[in-house]
Amino acid sequence: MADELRRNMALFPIGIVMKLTDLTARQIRYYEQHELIVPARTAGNQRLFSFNDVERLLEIKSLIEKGVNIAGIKQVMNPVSKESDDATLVSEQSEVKRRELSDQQLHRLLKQQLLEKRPGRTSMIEGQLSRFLNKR
DNA sequence: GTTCTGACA
DNA sequence: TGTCAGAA
Repeated sequence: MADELRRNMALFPIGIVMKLTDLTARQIRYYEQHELIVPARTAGNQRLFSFNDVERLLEIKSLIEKGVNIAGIKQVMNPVSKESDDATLVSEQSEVKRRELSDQQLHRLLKQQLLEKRPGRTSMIEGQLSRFLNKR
């Protein structure tokens, strides 16, 4: 339990998170706009990320690299909704279940996106998709 | 020095 | 996504 609290405790500014995740500030803020993450804020409106946020970002990064777009990630990742990840209000933390993607889910998602119109990017996705279908 | 928001090549 | 501006 105490571990949960520490995990959701906002600690580092975006600069640290950038190094930890290899994402640019632009991307991190962009993902926040799309509600993929909900970092806490300091009095000065600075973002403060928790370990949970960082893990979340790594998840997102992983999916992005697999060719999944924001919409797809939203479908796969658990809704952030509740103010569950601020360091201030740590009342009844929801069970952060294991949200590891099965290849089946990923394939379905990629296939779905392949069907959506998207000139230019299709070829790249096909390549990555075929890598999944075969290797890995 | 860092980060924030909004906007545009 | 990168990057610049103008303000905290």
